[in-house]
This record gives sequence, C-alpha cells and structure tokens, in this order.
Amino acid sequence: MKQHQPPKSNKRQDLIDATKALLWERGFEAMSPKTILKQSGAGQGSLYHHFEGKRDLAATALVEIDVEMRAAFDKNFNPALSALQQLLAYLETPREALKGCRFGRLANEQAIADPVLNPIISQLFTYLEVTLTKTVKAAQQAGDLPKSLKPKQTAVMLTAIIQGGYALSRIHQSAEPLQTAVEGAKSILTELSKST
Amino acid sequence: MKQHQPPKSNKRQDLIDATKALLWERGFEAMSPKTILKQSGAGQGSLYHHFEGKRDLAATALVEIDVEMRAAFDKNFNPALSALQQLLAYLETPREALKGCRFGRLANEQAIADPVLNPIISQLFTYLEVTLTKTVKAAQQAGDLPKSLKPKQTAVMLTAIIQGGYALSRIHQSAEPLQTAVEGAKSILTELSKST
DNA sequence: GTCTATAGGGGGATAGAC
DNA sequence: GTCTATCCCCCTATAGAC
Repeated sequence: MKQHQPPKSNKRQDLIDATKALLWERGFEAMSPKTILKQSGAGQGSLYHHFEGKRDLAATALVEIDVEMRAAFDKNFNPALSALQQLLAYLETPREALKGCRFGRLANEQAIADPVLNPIISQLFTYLEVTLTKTVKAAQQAGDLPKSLKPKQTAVMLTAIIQGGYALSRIHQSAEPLQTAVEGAKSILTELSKST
Repeated sequence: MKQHQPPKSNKRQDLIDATKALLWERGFEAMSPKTILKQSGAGQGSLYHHFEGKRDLAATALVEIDVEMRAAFDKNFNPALSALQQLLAYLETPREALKGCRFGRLANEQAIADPVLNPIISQLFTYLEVTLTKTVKAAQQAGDLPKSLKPKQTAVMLTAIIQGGYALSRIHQSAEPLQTAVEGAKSILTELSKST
C-alpha cells in the first residue's frame, strides 16, 4: 500500500497543465519545451523523466482536453429540450473566438498528420458529428426540420460553421465573425422549422 | 528606355513562386528561408537583395496569391445566372481539401496578427463577405431566398462553412468532410428556396 | 524525482567576394 | 544581382549530479 495518498508529485501534472494552456495559446509547433518548463516551474529532468518528449507530453495533455471538451459538449443535449432546441443550444455555446477551438486550431499544423496525435483529435470530431447527426434525425422525426435534409450533411455543416467561424474571427482579429456565423446558422434552422 | 525587355532577372520571381507554394504547403512559420532557397534555386544573397527578409517576401507572395484568389472567386458570379445559382456555383468551386485554403490556413499562426501580413489576408475575406452579402440580397429580391434571413449573417455563415470544411478535412485527413459540408449548405439553400 | 549543464541541429540574417 | 561563408540564437533532447 505504498501510494495511499496520491503521490502529490505535482510536477507531472504541472507540466500537463502548462502544456494544455500552451497548446491552446500557441499550438503544437510553436510551443517549445523551454516555455513549458518556464510556465510549469519544472526543470528539464522532470519533463523527460515523466514523458518521452514534447510529443508524448502533448498527447497526454490532448487526452485531458478531450475529456473536458466532451463533457462541455454533452451539456448541450439536455433531454428536457426538443432536438431542435438542443441544436440551437449547441450553436449558442459560449466560445473564445479569438483563441480558437482547442482542437480545431491544430488542423493546419504538421502535427495533425502525426499517427499518435491525429486519432486523439479526429475521434473527438467524429463524436461531435455522430451526436449531431442523431440530433438532426430526432428533430426531423419531431417534425421540426424538413426530411429532405441529409442528417450527416447537416451535422458536418454545423460543425464546419463553428470551425470556420473561429478561423474568420482569428483572421479579422475580432469576436464578431464567429458570432455572426452562428447567428446565421440559428436563423436558418429556425426558418427551416417554420416550413416543415 | 533601359528596361525595354522586362529585366528577366528570374531569381526574384523564382523566390516569390517558391514562397507561394511553401505558404500553401507549410504555412508561414514552418516555411524556412533555407527551404525557399533550395526550392527556388536562389542563394541567400538574392533573397536579401530583393527583399528585407522572410516576412517581406511572404507579404509579396501573399499579394500575388490574393490577386489569383479574387480572380478565381469572381468567376463564380456569372451574370447570366440567377443570384441563387451564383451562390451554388460558389459552393461547388473545386477545392484542394487536404491542402486547405491558401489564406485561411494561416488563421491560427502568430503571423495572422502581424500588422503587415494581416491586412492582406483579412481584406480578401472582407471582399468575399461583401460580395456574398450582395448576392444573398439579390437572391432574396428575386424571391429565391426568404427575406427573414439577414444577408450578412448568411454570407459569413457560407464563408465559415468553406473554412470549417477545410479544417475538418485536414483533421480527418480526408477530402470528404469539406464535400459533405458543402453538400449540406447546398441542400439548405435549395430547401429554403422552395419555401419562399 | 528533480535539477543544471551541455550538445547537436536548424532558424533567420549579415558580410563580403565575384 | 548573385553567390558562399559565417554568426547568433533558440529548439529539442541527453548526461549526470543531487
């Protein structure tokens, strides 16, 4: 019974926490081990004792981010609401437009093709798309969206609106484009529900 | 009348051409001067004779890309077509899903906040959004889209679908998501046109 | 486990010959 | 105008003491 108390060796978690923050602020390539060490207060030895290197540390951080993002995403799908209302709630989720999506912002890095890092990221988006597809189907069956829409196309389109909105906000250095794109999507869902 | 013949000093243009290709393939930060020289066949001296440095060369290349992108974009707005058909033509434009948008792929780099580079990029997107907004208005006046939609919101949303589709394609390492998002957008425009 | 010291490689730019 | 040689700094990782 050695580790009765969780081994409160904070350095490992400090490294992960710093990496989570830096992945969001700078992305993978622009995040140097030196910066991680500075921000976490750990030394070189701690990093390479607990992890194989920058990539391994990033993978560990991404898994934690993945858990947090799924939990936040799931909160939008309150069973007390109609499927259409759930879709609108997803669109209305507060977002840090200028920082970008914590995963989506890595889309254009070389790391996105890394065999270890890619599955962590792509599987989250698959989860979003599957969940949204089910919700679109449910809205159709409830008579709130036209049955002529293909659920998967609609779900991927909604996911793209969020990701593209983030990109436009970064490009214009303003929170407005993401908000405008989301409002456009809400209007369209609302309009389609009227004609159904 | 010195330069009767255009001064066929190819090195300057060779550098620009290599930079245009590398900005698309790797982005700004991941594109090193060494790689540019290798790919263009020029030496260090040519780069720093014709340009102040990497950033200045990139700015020159981005301006050329901007001209090309505007020309390609404008082709979608054939006056012989209805405004709605023009919007559908824009959505149907062939795109290199896995390489990403030549400008949009820079959205998450630090360079996007650069005072020289940012205006070149953001002004193109402003142009896209303004043009699409006008076209949405025209479609509404033609009775092909409901007047309840706000034209700017719809235009920004369409732009976001393209940018987000690129991101999803990079994430899933497949051309499919961009195509699926575009199909979703086309279906929705078509559906909305029926109920108008 | 955690630290500091150090190494090897590449990034971006300058110097100066031709 | 174009080239090669060189510089300095930072990135990532390893060595080895404590």
